[in-house]
Amino acid sequence: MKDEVIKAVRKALESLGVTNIPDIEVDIPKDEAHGDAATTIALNLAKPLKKAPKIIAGEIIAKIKETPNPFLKIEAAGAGFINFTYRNDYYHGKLGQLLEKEHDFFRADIGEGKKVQVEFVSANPTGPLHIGHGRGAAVGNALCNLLRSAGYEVEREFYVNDAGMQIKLLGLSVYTSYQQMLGNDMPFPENGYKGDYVKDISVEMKDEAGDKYHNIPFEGCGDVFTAFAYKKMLAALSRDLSQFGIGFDRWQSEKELYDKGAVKDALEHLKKNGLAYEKDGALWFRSTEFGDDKDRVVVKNDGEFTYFASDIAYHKEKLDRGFDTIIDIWGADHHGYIPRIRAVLKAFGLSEEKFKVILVQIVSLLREGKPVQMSKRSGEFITLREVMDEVGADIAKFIFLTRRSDSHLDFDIEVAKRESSENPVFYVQYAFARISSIFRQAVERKIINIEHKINPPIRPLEKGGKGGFESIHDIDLTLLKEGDEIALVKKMLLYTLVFDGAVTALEPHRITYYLQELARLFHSYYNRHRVLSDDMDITTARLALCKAVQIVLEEGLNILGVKAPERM
RNA sequence: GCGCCUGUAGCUCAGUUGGACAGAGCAACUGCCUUCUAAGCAGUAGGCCAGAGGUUCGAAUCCUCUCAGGCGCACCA
Repeated sequence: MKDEVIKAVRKALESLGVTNIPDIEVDIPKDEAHGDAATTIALNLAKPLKKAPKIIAGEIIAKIKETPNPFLKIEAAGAGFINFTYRNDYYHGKLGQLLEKEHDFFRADIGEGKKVQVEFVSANPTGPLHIGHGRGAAVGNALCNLLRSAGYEVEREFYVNDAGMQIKLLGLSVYTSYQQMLGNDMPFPENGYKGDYVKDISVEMKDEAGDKYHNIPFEGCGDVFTAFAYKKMLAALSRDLSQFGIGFDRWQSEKELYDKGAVKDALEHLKKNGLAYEKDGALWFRSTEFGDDKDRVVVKNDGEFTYFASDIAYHKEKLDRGFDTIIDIWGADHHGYIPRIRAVLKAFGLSEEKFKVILVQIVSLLREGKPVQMSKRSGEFITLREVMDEVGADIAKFIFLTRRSDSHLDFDIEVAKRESSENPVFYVQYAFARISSIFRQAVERKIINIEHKINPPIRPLEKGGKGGFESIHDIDLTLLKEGDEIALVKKMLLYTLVFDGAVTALEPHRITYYLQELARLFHSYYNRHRVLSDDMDITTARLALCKAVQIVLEEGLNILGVKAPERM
């Protein structure tokens, strides 16, 4: 919708002899009175051309009107805006294209096949996923879908912290629980993991190994317990995520980075390039060189690596694997790490703008407006699994995507469960289901002979008793003259713009809002006009319109990772 | 003390990367089911965009300061 305006304005300016034409910015006005698209080019040219904006606007308009164009109206307004209104045939033409190409109509190639790596969730495998991880998972998943639709080659990755102190502590917790179960009176470790899952794993251990490790000190069998607990936890993580509808292309183990020497190599590389130095018996990364506040220790004076050391190796690996852009999705409480990771990537030669961090804010869990306490210490927290079981994955995902990711989110479990208008998921899904229902009716009434699926073209059985349609071109879309029909088409074309914005800003929530707006227009249309009527020509045209809406709804829901149900 | 994020209707939040009179949902009130799904629709009401300066044709949006809330500032993981 913007392209035609840009083209027309550029041509006009060229034939007016304007050189150095700046970027022609086009907005979609909020107010219908300002047309379908508007440009501020006359305002922007006022200074360089030393002319009043209104005069420039007048000249541009006159020029455009001299040549064929898709506009019904072009007028100057306000301080120097130029407002464009398209003729209906423009919209009918676009609708035809949409119906012909279906989902391909929206396939953009912004990414040009560039490789993007998105790392998200990356929860420690020491406890179940909580609701905050769920939000990160929903955002990451939608973002990956978005980028893939935009023509990027996307790899989804989960980084598994299986090498540090915490995983050992998990092993020790399970070990202790196991010993206690066998009657061994042993104090639970100070910072141990106290959740029920620890007990569950120790029970599984006992089922498998019996009392084989009874009274054997942790030094003697700790590795067995740690490995066992880790395996169980990772399996649980993976299972929960896949039930949530989220899959990863790769699970990168931190331990593996150590085992194959990647950490050592990365640090060697830094040393060789003078980016690491020894001080006070420790090895430091010169991160201040790349904008960090202070240099960071990577090897402690006791010879142990810091957690940051493996992060360096990990991010170096990402670069070595040839990604053009690296996106990390973190909990907002990790924002302090951005400068140092950015420093790492810069040190290895990635330009600044190719590393992006998306911070996902805390989720506050509520029940009927009252906060649900979440405390790891007491072992009392709501897991993602519980939320899924209680409200369902689709609802949870949609709600996670109704906010900007860096904005706090209140998640009220009771409200989310309600099948009412308080719940925006249903509003959008309902629009889709309603259209499916219309198609089922149309089949029943022998208006069309296909299933109500989106993919096959509409083939009416009769048109004035002269046989059926073979293609979308046989449908007279110009019969869609109602204001709200044109408004629907306009909205559908806007999808492309919303999509582009969502991709460049890395903000999937824009799709969520768009879908609600499109659904609103459809519901309104549905209540005002009947799709199936005695007038076969109008019926067919309206069915086509409905189908287009359905395609767009499905397109958006697919990006969010939310189902488009045919019945509700 | 330093840094990051947030502050928009009673509540929860959008706001097209600086555009025209500030938007939606919920909650409140009034209507609409013999006809394609009422998980819906139509309408009413609701605002000092935290505050003060600045930048310019134009600011919720950019800059500075103030206030309020959250988070982060390890040879922890």
